[in-house]
Amino acid sequence: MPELPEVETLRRKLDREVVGQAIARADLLTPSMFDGPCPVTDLVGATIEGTRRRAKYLIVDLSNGLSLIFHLGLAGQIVLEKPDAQRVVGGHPIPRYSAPLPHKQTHLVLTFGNDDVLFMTDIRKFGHIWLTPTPKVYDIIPDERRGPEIQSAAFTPEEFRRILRARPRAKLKPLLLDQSTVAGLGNIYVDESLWGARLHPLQTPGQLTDEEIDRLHRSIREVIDLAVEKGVAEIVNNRAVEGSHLPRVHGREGLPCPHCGSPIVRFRVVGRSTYVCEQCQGVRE
DNA sequence: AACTACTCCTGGAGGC
DNA sequence: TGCCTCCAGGAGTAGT
Repeated sequence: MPELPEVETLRRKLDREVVGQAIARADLLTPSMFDGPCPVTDLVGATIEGTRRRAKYLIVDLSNGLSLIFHLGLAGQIVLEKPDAQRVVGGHPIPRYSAPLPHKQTHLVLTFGNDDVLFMTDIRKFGHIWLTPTPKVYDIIPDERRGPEIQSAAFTPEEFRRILRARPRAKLKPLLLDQSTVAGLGNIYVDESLWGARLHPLQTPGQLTDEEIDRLHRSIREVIDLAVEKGVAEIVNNRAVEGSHLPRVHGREGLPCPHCGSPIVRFRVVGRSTYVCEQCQGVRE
């Protein structure tokens, strides 16, 4: 599932390819995946000036004063195909990045002046695409519903403590999945962060010392930095890929904890599969 | 404040 | 091989 690291690594790869390119053609194959307020035809003729990311949203700023926004949902994927058939890929790995395109799950196709073609696909259609005037990007992504960016200077231990202390009785897992706490975490990286901080998903901020909250803050930063710089978590069919450096607990039920060797346990929290090492993180309920 | 339930969607896995 | 059922979950909203 594309979380912050998946979207950010995709953005960086894409940025190198598309900035400065003009959109020669835009084909919306699945109208239900798109909301304006501007029509898709407004893309044609615009040049890409830059890319940004906020939380799990990928923002593409255009020369005509508009911005194209992608949210990849659970299974969104972007493939940029070059004329020599080389592909720059990111997002959900299914269908295989090598699949012929477009296919029936392809929803938007952008053809550039240099004959590169960008395909946005999503087998579950939980993702979405918007085209809006650049000053109105945050009407689509309301800032007051997003917490701080994890890799920004605003994400300090003090700020994180303040946010958590305001929600003393919320369980850590749903709290961290809430985008208004911290922007960009999803099910996988929440499990990884809690494991790294040796905290249990059902603990609450009210039960934590300042030192423990700082430990969680540090762990979130480390996990996200590691994923963005050294490679994102690899999961196929809900299992961690053998030998991958991430995830370390998510999708590893029954396998030894990398820290202590005890078997990783899976249970449900707010309907989400949750993985813990009970030796390192404790047992609740 | 904190929680649950519900909605969107469909490929893939497992049972028989 | 094939039919059926369940599971995966980001984010928004509504209801308790």
